Formats: sequence, C-alpha cells, structure tokens
Amino acid sequence: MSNVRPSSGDATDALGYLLKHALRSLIAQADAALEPLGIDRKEFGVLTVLAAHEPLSQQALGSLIGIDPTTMVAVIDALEAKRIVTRTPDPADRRRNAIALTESGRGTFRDAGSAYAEAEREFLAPLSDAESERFRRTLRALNRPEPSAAGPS
Amino acid sequence: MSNVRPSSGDATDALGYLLKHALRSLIAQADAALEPLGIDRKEFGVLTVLAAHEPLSQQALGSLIGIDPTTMVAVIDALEAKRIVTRTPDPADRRRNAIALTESGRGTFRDAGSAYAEAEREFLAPLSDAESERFRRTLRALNRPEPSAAGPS
DNA sequence: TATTGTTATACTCTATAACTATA
DNA sequence: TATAGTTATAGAGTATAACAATA
Repeated sequence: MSNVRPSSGDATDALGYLLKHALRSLIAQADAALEPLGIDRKEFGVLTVLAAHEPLSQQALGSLIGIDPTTMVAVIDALEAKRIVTRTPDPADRRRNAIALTESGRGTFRDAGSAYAEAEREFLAPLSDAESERFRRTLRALNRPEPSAAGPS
Repeated sequence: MSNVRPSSGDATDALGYLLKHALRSLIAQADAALEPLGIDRKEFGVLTVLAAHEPLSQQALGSLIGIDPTTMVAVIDALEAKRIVTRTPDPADRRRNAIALTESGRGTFRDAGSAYAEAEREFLAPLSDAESERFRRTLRALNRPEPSAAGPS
C-alpha cells in the first residue's frame, strides 16, 4: 500500500505515462530532424543496422531491429526508390535479397546520423552529460533483464 | 560530432530504440497485471485521474491524460458497462456528463493500483531502489522541459 | 455562436494468411 | 518439406468531421 507509486493520485507520475511521453517527445524531435533528409525513423533504424552489417537479407535486417518481414518489404521498397539501398538476389541463395547501401545512401546515412544525434541532444538538454549517460545506461539495463551469461555470442 | 551515439553502428543503442523497448516491456507487464482485474491500461489511467479529482466531465478527464474526447466516449462506455463508473448529466451544465466511481469501482481501482505497482516493481527489478528513484526523477525532468516558474522543487 | 458528447469515417501502424519461387 | 519475399487483408489505435443537445 505504502508502495503504490502514484501516491498523490497523479496519473502523470506513473512510469508508463512518463515513458510514453518521453518517447513521444523524442520521436517528435527525431522526426523533425530526419524530415529534411527525406527519410523517416524506421528507415533510419534500418540504415543504422545496414551500415554496420552490410549486406543483409531483408529478414535478417528485420529481426535485428524487430521489424517483421511484411513491414520490411515496404521499407526496402521506399529506400530502393530513393536510391539509398539496392536490392539484389543473393547468388548463394536466390530466395534472399542482399540489401546494400549505395554510395549516396552512405552519404544520406551519415547526414541522418548527425541529425538524429542532434535530436537526441535536444531531447536530453534538461540533463547534464553525466545524467544523460546514466540514463542511457539504465535503459540498457532495463532492456537486458538477463545479464547472466554475458558477452557477444 | 564525435558525439554521434550509435558509435559501434549498434541501432539498439539509439535512445529511441531503448525507450521504445523499455516501454513495450513495461506495457506487457502492466497488461498482464491488470488483465485479471478486467480493466486495461487506458481504463486504469482514467481511474487514477478520476480517483484523485472525482467527479469530472469526460473531456476534463481526457485532457488531463491526453485522451481525446472521441476516444473517451468508448472508454467511459466500457467502464460504465462494468459498473466501475457512473455517467450522470451534470445539473449545472447538462451538456456535461459527471463521471464518478461506484463503490465497487473504488475497490477495483485499489486492486488495480496494487497490481500496477507490482508490475512497475518487476519492470524495475534490474535496478536498485536508488537507481529506480533516480530513473523516475530523470523521466520527470525530461517531461518538464520548462522548470522556469514555481512549484515545490 | 460556442461547447459537450456522440457517431461515422479515415488514416496509420502492424500483424496474419496465403501465395511464389527457390532450397 | 521448409524458407525468403511478396501481396492482400484485417486488426488495433487514434484522429477528423459533422451532428444533436445545451449553453
């Protein structure tokens, strides 16, 4: 009983409310930052994974971020239409599409990376650098509830 | 610019990703906790505000949590059908519905409060109590970008 | 004329099922 | 038989527009 958090009856102090609105605020800033570059948040996420692990199949790409295969189709369609990625059949397994960045796609990704980083900085502006770093570390801990085994498999 | 965060090309270290998945995890736990009580998250949010400020009109209720008036109609419909709240015309302004908790609704809210608090505790389990408190404080700061005027600091 | 609650409608986002072509 | 990609479809969730009752 003494532990029930929204103690003053303030629903806006519930963790769910706080997290939801923090995310909404970050999203608004990230969208605004990426919009001039002609890509959206989801596409930026795909490019981030791709830049690190290129080339990847559509489904490998999706499973790394949590985008399902049917959604990925449209994302790759859009990125391909914008000449940011190429979709070519994998010679080793022709069911697969090898997704790779184009040269201009690499440039777009670099610019988008800076724009997104700036959006994060604006979002974190109320915090000191130390608080920001601690906040990110805490979120990592909450997203990895099993610190048991450890190490990149 | 050396500040670009997903330094290792790890998209899962972007703040957006971390926040989104943390929220998703909390939502899953809150849903599971509330489900046996027959109410969902949105209804619980409404009850929390209602318990503190009863009685309220539908639109007043909605504006306090950020639920729009058309969505509120269905929420109140559901809560009324479950005999958790009553909807009676406000004598002072008959356009308004005065929403109030029933007696059993108050009981449901108490139980739901405990269940939700327990869900938050499970979600925060990877953190120490001090870290949890700091995390909540940080989220509050991020949600109040204008600490300019008043308020108990 | 403006506002509360309401309905109907549209739009976004995502997930499910079924199909194709490869393996 | 199983898997990668694709398409069509359905389901949440939410927002927009118009309307009736009331102010």
